[in-house]
Amino acid sequence: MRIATWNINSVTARLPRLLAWLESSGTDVLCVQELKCTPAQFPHEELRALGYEAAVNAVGRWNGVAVISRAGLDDVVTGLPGGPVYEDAEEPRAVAATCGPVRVWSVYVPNGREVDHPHFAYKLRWLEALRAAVAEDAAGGRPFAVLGDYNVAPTDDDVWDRSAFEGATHVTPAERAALADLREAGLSDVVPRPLKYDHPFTYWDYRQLGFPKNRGMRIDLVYGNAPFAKAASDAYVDREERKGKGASDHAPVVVDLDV
DNA sequence: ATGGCTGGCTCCGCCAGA
Repeated sequence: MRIATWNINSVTARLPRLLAWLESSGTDVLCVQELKCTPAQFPHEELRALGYEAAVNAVGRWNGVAVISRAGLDDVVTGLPGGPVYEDAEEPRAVAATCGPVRVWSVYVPNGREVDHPHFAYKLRWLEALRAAVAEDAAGGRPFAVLGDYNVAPTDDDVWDRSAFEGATHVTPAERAALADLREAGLSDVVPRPLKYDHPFTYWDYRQLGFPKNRGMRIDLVYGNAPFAKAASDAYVDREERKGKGASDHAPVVVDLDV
């Protein structure tokens, strides 16, 4: 089974690439983030034509996540149980589904903006709620993973230049401690191999030639429980998908599972 | 070929992304 996560930065703008990539990659289960669409705008019909169904959590302009599967779609949970609100809104940042032998969450962790911004405290509360929500599945015997855009670089090797991130979000001890809490709950970082260069970056800013200069970050993560990690036979970043006109600023992370 | 932001929305600038 081939499973992947990809921040597509608008499902509407990315639809041709999304459909083409699903077909060319042979992905069975794809967790997507940043749909930027209303429920009515989600392309269920186009996906169904390729044999996929989708569990969607979206409300409009910002955020939005989905699990797209051709391996089954059961026991859907929409939204993060016990998750915090931001400015009185429950943002669409999580959706879960069981796809055949595997259960997955597709998550879009809040960005945080600045370390002294209310959004940063919201980010930490969100990650704590995520840990609580997935603890039971993380400790269970069924292959389980939380895939998505975590907006945290787990180590200094996961950014192109640590000195460029002084005082910035995504690299702070508090954010990394939240990831450590997830690992404590029974999940491990299924680190992909890069298809080029030394670091398996998953995101490159659109600005200032970020991609050609490989000024990237590894912030799209696959955190799997022990049965999931054991079943993983390969994992890689499909950086080819970051190339060309109409690319997302994130590349897909792909995991092959023997299940 | 991988090229100096992009997408969506309320409207022709602004916010958010990280």
